[in-house]
Amino acid sequence: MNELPVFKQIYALVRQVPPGRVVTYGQLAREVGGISAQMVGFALAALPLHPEEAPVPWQRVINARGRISPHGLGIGTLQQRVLLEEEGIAFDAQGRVDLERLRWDYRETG
DNA sequence: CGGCTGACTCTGG
DNA sequence: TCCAGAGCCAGCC
Repeated sequence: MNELPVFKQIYALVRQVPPGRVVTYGQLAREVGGISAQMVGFALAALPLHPEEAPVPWQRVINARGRISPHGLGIGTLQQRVLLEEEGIAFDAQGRVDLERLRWDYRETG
């Protein structure tokens, strides 16, 4: 799985996250290995620039504090929350999700 | 090959 | 909890 470009490896991992579950940037970074959490963020930021890529559930990637990271203009940020809520993910008053409960562990099924 | 651009995380105060 | 600083590196001109 390491012959693919780093960004593609990241996309492949994000696609494995089932609906209603989330993962963090740092988690993905450690899963790929040898890259920083920020690389994951950059990879997702580049997603719209790769329309040929298979659909990636980018909304399931949040930061280490269990919150949605602010994207450039803030529009995508709200959309992300809506998409997650449609999957059944709940946000508390501080806009955080229960990471302990909803974090997807790649060892669960692969 | 050089410069620019970013969806992060951790630590300390 | 919020803020600043440091470390981080792949793509695309």
